[in-house]
Amino acid sequence: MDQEKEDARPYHHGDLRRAILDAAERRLETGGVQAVTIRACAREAGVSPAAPIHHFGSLRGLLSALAARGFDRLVVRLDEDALAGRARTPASLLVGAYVSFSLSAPNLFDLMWRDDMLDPVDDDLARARRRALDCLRLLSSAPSEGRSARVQAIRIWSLAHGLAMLLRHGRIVSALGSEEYGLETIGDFEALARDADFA
Amino acid sequence: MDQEKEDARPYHHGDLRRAILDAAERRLETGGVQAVTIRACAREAGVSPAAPIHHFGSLRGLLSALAARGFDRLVVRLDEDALAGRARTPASLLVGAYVSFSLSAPNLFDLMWRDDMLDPVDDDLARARRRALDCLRLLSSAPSEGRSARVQAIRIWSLAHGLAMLLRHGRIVSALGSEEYGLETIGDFEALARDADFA
DNA sequence: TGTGCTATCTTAACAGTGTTTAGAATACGT
DNA sequence: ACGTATTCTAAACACTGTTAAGATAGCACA
Repeated sequence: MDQEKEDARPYHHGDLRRAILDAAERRLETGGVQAVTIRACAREAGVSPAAPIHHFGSLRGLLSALAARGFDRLVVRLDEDALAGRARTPASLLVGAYVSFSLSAPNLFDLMWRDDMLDPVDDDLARARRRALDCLRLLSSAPSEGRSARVQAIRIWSLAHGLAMLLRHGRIVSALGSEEYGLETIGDFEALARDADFA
Repeated sequence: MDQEKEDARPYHHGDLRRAILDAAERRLETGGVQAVTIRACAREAGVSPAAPIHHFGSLRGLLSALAARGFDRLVVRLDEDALAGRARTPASLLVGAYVSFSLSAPNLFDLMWRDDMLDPVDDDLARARRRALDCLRLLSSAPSEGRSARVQAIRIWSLAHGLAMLLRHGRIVSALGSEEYGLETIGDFEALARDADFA
């Protein structure tokens, strides 16, 4: 009750950029990307419809900032899993973290790859994305006997990306007709990644 | 010059559904999914803004019909490649056809997986999607020694899906810093699929 | 041939969107 | 204390999807 409807709201918000970004993320996770509109976020923050534009330039800018946040969080997740020693091989760590991230913040994960909604020349987004992709490359191109590191990296990343996408959209349960396939079966991720690592 | 601006256009279009769908696909491939709007398609077909709604119910319905067309085409592509004997193993055929489809109709491929824009209870879409996924399952769960067909199918499909997505959005060239990685290097797809098939 | 009936399309309107413009209110450095 | 720059408001414009009411044409059936 301290940012929604306080009477005598000051003319200057204080930290509007953060407030808009938080409102946008809340709306993203509950209502999908369609629900994050400039006007709705402005309403939620108690400002006029044109106020957010001053901070983000456009809706594209707002979504790009959101996506950058997503890439930052993915890096955090990868680091955490690595420090916790949560996987046997770099590849299985990548797949596990990737998939668990996509399931814990599904709409944000989607947005991160929706190029048509993002600003291709947003510096913050480009920086965050590059950091994350460097991290992925490091994990996926771990030494593997008798195979080009490039092909190896492509295979691991593709496997992680496809698995995350298909799981997140429920394609695997519905298409393969298997029983549930949630986060608890992380042993299977290990198996998938280990196989990919082995080849 | 026979459907855009003929003077004395008849009150009834003749085959408006098809005309709208074609206009929508044209706009999808050239301008992305953002460019396919009911009003724009109606303009292109020379009818009033409300006319398409009678055939598709809503924009969701139009996009769903478009996505259904996409799944149908994917099946055709898979069949063609299979009949032409264009790959050594079922898995490499799946990966090759999947990737080449995603690169030949990138925006349509994207739309097929944009659940938030599609009607979850559209019968035609559900039917087309099921046919395509049955086809994928058949190819991806080919016999493989000492491994569950289910895990095998998940691995192949994930690899194909992720590779198609990452290539289609230019992530692999930009992230892995390798030289170009276009359709002509289909030999590498074979290698990727063969490895996955082997495990 | 004529007569309903139904499908198809138009016109007009409504609510909601992103974005721009001009200007008001506040903060802040000097 | 003053002037400037930042931040926000208010109003408007051009879009969008969608609906309601009505006009038009095709079609089955007499």
